[in-house]
Amino acid sequence: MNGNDITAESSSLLLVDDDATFCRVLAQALTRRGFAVSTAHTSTTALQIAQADPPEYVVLDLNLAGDSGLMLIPELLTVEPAIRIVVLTGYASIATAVEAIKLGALNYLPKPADADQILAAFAVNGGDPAMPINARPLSINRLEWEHIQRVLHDNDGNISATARQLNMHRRTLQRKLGKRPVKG
Amino acid sequence: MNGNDITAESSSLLLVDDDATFCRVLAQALTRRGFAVSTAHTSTTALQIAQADPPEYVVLDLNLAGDSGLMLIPELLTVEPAIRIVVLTGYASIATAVEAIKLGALNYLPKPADADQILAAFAVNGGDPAMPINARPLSINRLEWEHIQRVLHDNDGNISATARQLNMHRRTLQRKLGKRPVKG
DNA sequence: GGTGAATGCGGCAATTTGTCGCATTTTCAG
DNA sequence: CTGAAAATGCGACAAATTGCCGCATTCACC
Repeated sequence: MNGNDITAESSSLLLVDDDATFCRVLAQALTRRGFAVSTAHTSTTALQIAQADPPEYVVLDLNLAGDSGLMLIPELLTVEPAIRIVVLTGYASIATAVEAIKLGALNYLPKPADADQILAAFAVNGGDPAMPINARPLSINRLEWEHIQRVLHDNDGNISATARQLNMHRRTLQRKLGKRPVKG
Repeated sequence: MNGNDITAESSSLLLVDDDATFCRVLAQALTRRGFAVSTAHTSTTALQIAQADPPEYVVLDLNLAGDSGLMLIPELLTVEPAIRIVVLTGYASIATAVEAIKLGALNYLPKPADADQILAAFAVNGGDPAMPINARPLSINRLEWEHIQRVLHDNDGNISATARQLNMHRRTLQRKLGKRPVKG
């Protein structure tokens, strides 16, 4: 096993997710692994907790409001640069992944991810570039999803503008966004 | 003229891609935009070029044969830390995107991406008093078309295998290939 | 306040995809 | 050479998606 180089004993971990149920389940799983877990459902409470007592680790869900979740990363790091943050999201996209890492996140995981995967994400060492390249092309639907996310981000979340730019109907874009991210 | 904050005049750019055709076309497009473009089809030649005369910008394709082109990023940055690298790949994945950024890439783009998008990727928060980039994203249909062509090529024109890989129905792929005009 | 843009739907008709089936070709090992 | 497996092209029809209307809110800005 190898493990995890994280000594869980008494390590503090802040879990930020607006989904109460998901939050509770994951918190339980992490607690069982020896972490002192605190939770927050909003950016503001997360920040307050961090300021009061900076945790060693943060699991940050981006589903809060897209962009606002990302902005929490530099804010947390301002409070305490040593905080190790992994981003976890049900709407993973390359665009937000790139953003998150640039903002200082340690890693970025698409949901669903179990507690072990999350801990493994914290455990990444200084880049091991020997990481295998995923030699499988994206599915059409996945590619479309990624592209939409990127353009939407470029347009600051403006759906109408994005639809125009993508030369597709706003209604269609709305419907696509309403659906779950496609598997690929 | 308009607004790319990248002053193309006499900026040196190294394009690393093993696909000679793609490389030539993109090099031409970039040259037309005022860059002094050099190209490399392998990691070793890329490194040699960089060592001889470090470029300001690098466009790095990850589809290089053999070991992942990911490792080239730190190697290039060792030669000259000021090099601005964007990664471009037809096999985009969140995992490699995260790795690429952590290794020091400035941005990460899934293929297909046109010259304007690539330049826009260089322009991100680059400390320059930048202006909004005038890059228009590909339409959904165009993106799909490009991607299909790519994967089809990788599969030596095998429609069945391509459809499987793209997670779409063979019949649908046939029909898509049957019609030509894809506006972009 | 007023105005224009954006948003979030519902509801259809038009178009596209999914899914079968089947008759050839191609590919390839024995 | 020969048979089996895979690939291809295509028709047909149901299922799903998209284009395109409209309309009631909400938002941003002057």
